[in-house]
Amino acid sequence: MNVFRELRAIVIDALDGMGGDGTVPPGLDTSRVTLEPPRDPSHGDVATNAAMVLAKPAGMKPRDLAGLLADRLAGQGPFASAEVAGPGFINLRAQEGMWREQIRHVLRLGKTYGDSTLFSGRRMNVEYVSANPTGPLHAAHARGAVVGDALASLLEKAGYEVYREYYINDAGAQVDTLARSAHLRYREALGEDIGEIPSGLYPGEYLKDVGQALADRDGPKWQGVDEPDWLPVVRAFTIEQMMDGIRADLDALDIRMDRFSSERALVDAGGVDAAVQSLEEQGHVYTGTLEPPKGKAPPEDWEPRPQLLFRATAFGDDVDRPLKKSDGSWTYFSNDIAYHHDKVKRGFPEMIDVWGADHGGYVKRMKAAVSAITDGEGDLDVKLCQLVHLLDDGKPVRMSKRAGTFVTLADVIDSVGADVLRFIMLTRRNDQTLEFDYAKVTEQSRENPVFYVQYAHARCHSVLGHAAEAMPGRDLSPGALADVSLDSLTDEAELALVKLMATWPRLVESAADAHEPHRIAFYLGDLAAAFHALWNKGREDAALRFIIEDDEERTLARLALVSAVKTLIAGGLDLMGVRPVEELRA
RNA sequence: GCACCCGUAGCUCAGCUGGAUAGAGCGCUGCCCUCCGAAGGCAGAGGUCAGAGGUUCGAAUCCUCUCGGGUGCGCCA
Repeated sequence: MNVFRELRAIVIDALDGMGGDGTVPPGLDTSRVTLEPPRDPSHGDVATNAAMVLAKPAGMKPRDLAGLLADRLAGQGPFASAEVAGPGFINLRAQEGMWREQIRHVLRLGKTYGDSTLFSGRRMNVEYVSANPTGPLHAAHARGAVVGDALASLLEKAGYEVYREYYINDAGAQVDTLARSAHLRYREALGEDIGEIPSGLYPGEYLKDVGQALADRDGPKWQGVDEPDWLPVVRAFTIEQMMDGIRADLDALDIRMDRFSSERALVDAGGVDAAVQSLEEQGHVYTGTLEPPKGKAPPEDWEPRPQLLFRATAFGDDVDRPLKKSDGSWTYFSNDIAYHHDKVKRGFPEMIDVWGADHGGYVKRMKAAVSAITDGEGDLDVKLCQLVHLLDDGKPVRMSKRAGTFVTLADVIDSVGADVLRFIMLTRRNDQTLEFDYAKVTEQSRENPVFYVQYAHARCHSVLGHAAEAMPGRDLSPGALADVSLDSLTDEAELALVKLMATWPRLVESAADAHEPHRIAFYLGDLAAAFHALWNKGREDAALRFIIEDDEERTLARLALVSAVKTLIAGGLDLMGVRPVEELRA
């Protein structure tokens, strides 16, 4: 239900008709013809670039072609008028009734309004968070978590079958370090004096609980035995504990993964050998020696040595990348290739990874690898999330991992709530740094986008509540309001609001196509602004108030509008994973 | 040295994948509460879209170069 697509189809039909009767050459390529709402409302409801795009292939001047097309469109179907403007735009005005009908769609469809089939039949694997299982999630993880989750929901709304996935890096040296750190806390729990935590180990207090839990479960079993004997057990136990905590943190953000993929399990199952072998079979692997990196920070202990390399340069990367370390073991990159290979094998040639900006240097090689293992069929998009600066009333919140004073995700949720956190994380494009100010995000003012949108929703709720008192016994449910007469909605501000609501399905599709969930937040801000403006018009001109005594028809029409706004805001917030509020605390 | 991201109003940021006179908030100036929540709204001032070329009917948007800021750069994950 995307009106713009329907209107475009009418324009294309008209062009086909012109091709059929010889007005223009037949068989013109209309794929570049667009139809969109113009920036300036005085230019009509929608405008098409058809004449400008087709002038050259048709061998005509843009304005001449526009004139012919406009004549054919004016008064046809939903179009009330068509005018040629500027270099060859055709500005179209649709019957008001067509716009008003959108209200009924919103009211009848509820949160499914805007659902699209644009990507139906396609599957998308979205991998996000994927924080290392060495501690609780901290504030910096929130952004990737929210962006990934909202993106996944957005893609679902646009028709994709979406699979949400978390990659557990449980195979590297750092989880061994984690295990040693936990073992120390375990001995501490058993009464040993462990003194200072040696540098290189994780000092976090949270490991005390893990040590205690291990002591409770196994007693002194792992005390005084050699490391090779306890390490695998303690490691597995600790990772499980960490993941339990991470799952709880995600749960608090209302994030539910379809799958947690273990790197170690993949490696143990021979996934790396399989992936590298498939690369080898296609001739993308060779043994060679890399040049040392140039510039100001060359590794001190650099010495050239032959390694097993992936020919990444054949797929757009800058240099070929090592698959094996000098000791013959796989690099992290190899494991990651295996993981993406595994995703493809599981039926996901289309993938999105949400990473932190510090992994930016890794994007090209991963895309190159995906391109290689899928023979160009697969597609990986990487969304890099820039840093979040935590502030409190303008003052930076200092954090240090070493001192263990980092702010956990749970802390942030405790102080501002999951809804505020989720909304704010979507108020910037992912590749823009974001300032998160505790004081400002909970402030009740125009400056705070969460409040502003929620306020609009609460106002809608309030109006409907007042109406229910004024019209006892009347059914004012969305379903009932969807059937009232809407002819009395003729004010410019009312129609502007309706037209904005009509662009929602279009926004969902373009945001999904661009993989940009932040556009939802901005759209809701615009929608809220249009509603607040209409509200205030009613303050200045009583005839524009929503509830008009002695004019039931007009009142019901406006209540339908208000109810539709409320429904759409709630639906948009739902897509972002934010709960709408019906009242704001004073 | 190389790669990636960013550069838009005094400040913080949008800009619908190439459209018409580039938008919003804050700040500044002037207005709007006997009335559904003024926790809002309206109007005004404010721009060489970092700079220079190029592509075409048309560029903040695409390409090249330059300048500025950020993030990374074999055997870490």
